[in-house]
Amino acid sequence: MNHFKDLDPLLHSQLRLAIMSLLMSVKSAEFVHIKEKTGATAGNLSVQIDKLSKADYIQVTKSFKGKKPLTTCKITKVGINAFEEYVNALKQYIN
Amino acid sequence: MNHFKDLDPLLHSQLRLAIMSLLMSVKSAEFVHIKEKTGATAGNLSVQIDKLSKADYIQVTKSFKGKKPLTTCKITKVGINAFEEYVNALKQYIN
DNA sequence: TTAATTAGGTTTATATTATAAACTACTTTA
DNA sequence: TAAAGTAGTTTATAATATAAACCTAATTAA
Repeated sequence: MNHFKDLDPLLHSQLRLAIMSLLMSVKSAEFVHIKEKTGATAGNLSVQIDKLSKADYIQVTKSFKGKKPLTTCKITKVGINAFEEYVNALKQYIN
Repeated sequence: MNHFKDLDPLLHSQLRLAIMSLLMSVKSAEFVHIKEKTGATAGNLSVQIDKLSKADYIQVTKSFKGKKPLTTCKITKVGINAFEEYVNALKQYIN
């Protein structure tokens, strides 16, 4: 068996992986929804969303729902590729 | 309402996962062999082996090969179970 | 009308973790 | 016998994850 391929450190984090996994299966998701699905605290989620956004793995849109702020996330093509590559690399470890 | 199962933090680390993955497929492995297969530095490997050992995921035997020290690692039943549970949980994220 | 509470976040401080550098102890080679 | 190599361990630091504290605006209660 070959040397183990590196795992993208941005994706090899439980919360960020959960966010990405969620976003892989929907068109887009709101901050509060992601928070509920992942069980993360708002602070932690905010930081991790920011990291994914800065890597261009997700696109973040800030608007308002009525009078409340609304943060919406959507996975990008770059993010989809990164996720798929990560899953691929990971299979080397778990199969 | 946590849809994502927690990932064992001891296994959710690239190097420790590689070590465990390797040990899942062999009866036992020597320190130097693991070092080569994983590409890790000796220092890092030493630390991570120690962590896995303290959790009873692997059993570490120190002896000598001729006059050189020889560290041999072997996965335990506890380690096998943890690995399998980890892989199972992970599938929730990547499928 | 003011005070407290809630919603939806962000910022910052701290705890945890991973990693490399430095070190130990011994052996082999020139 | 000095230098280099082997097989690791210990320790210092960089990186990361996380929670606590904070912010702004809107509601609700007194």
